[in-house]
Amino acid sequence: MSDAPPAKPGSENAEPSTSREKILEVAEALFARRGFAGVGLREVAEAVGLGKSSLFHHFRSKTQLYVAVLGRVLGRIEERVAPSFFDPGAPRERLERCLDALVDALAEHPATARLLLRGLFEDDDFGDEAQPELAATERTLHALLDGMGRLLREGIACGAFRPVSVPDTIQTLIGATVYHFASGEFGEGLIGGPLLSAEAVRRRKAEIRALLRHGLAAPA
Amino acid sequence: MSDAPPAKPGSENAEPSTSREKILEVAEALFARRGFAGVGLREVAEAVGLGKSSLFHHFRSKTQLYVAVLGRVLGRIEERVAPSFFDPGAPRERLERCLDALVDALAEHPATARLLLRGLFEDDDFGDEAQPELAATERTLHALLDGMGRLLREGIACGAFRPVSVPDTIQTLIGATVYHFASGEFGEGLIGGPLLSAEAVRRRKAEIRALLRHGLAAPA
DNA sequence: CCCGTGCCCGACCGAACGGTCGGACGAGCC
DNA sequence: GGCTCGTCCGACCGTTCGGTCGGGCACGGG
Repeated sequence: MSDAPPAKPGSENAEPSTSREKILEVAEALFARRGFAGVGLREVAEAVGLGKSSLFHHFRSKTQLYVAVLGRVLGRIEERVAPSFFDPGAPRERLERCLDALVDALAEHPATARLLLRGLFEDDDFGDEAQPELAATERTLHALLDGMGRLLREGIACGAFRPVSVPDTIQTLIGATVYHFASGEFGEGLIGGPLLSAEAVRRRKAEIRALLRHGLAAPA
Repeated sequence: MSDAPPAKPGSENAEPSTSREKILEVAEALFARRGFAGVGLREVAEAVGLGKSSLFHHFRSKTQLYVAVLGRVLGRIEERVAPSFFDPGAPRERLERCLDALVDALAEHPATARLLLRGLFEDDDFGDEAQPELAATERTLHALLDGMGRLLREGIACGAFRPVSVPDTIQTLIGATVYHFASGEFGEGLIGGPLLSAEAVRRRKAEIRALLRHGLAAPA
């Protein structure tokens, strides 16, 4: 019963070595596809190659496993996006860099966007069980939203952006990024190809850039 | 075992009269909140005020109930949105009308957007059980998407819109509408108030209009 | 009057659920 | 050899799952 990553030194996760990481990897894919209630621990264990009981050695309960997966996903996103909040440069440039980073993070793993979307709009109340872990995840989320909001307000203040409603714009941007990469088979049928190919990712970045330049920029 | 609405004459659904409609109403709300796997039939029956077995008199199985709910929701949306496809007027005007209608349809019931979003990005494979009903729903969906796509292409052809990627733009618009109204507590926390209030709906319409006028319109 | 029909119910089924428990097995340390 | 400790497992628990079954009850037509 460790429930906290064992320091994990310099090693990047080229492939999951420890059982704990393998469980997280598998659970991430499954939860993304079918949601918290739609995944059985039996299935997770089988996919990892362990007995079901062994899962409880690494995670106290199913909900603990879920919040661990959620936290890991959000952590990966913050790791990529947050740096661009404090970069030098004009607000528009920084906002573009930050959204590019977000898209990269979402495109990295196919499960990321779906999991994040589920975490956003689904409210399965985990009755005060995983309080601290969930609180940490929410703090990370708010840090990301605050950073984006600050960037937008700054751009408006210095005249680079139109005086739009900041929360509404953030919602639109989330829709254009998170929803898009979460749309799965439907999205692939719509654009007529894989969502995560290098070309499709490039196209989405261009789309978002255009959205910013034409839809957000103040008229010259 | 009817499984098809009993004609339902002129009566509008001011309140659900028949048991079947009550079941659909309740199931819609529950499925929207917790997803297909997260809702038990026992819970549905209890909320309706019936025994669990009685549900099976009106619907052959849980998945049949789910696709019925999905079809009803999508039907309501098409009912509102489709007319504006064939309206007279310039493409931009018609697109704005059609998106307004979509927003109205999503704002009408709190569950609509969530259910639709789930239907879009969730792929719980209902193993060839509810084939015909699901196919009809997908046909409705494609009709809506085609109508929107035609409107966009038309606008581009006549020079009203920039030569954007039509599928990508549709994805962005879905994100700006369906995702926004599905975002629930998170969205309310972000914009700092209820999502479905008349004022919030008006604001969202304005946001989308601005998105079109600034982000999509061809430069004069 | 009786019988068919629509609607509903309680009791029940096998399967799957999340979770517990006692112990097996190997690596390291004395 | 004996010891602990981390990891893993099979068997098992109570509960809930979707779904079935037989029958009860009201009603309308012969």
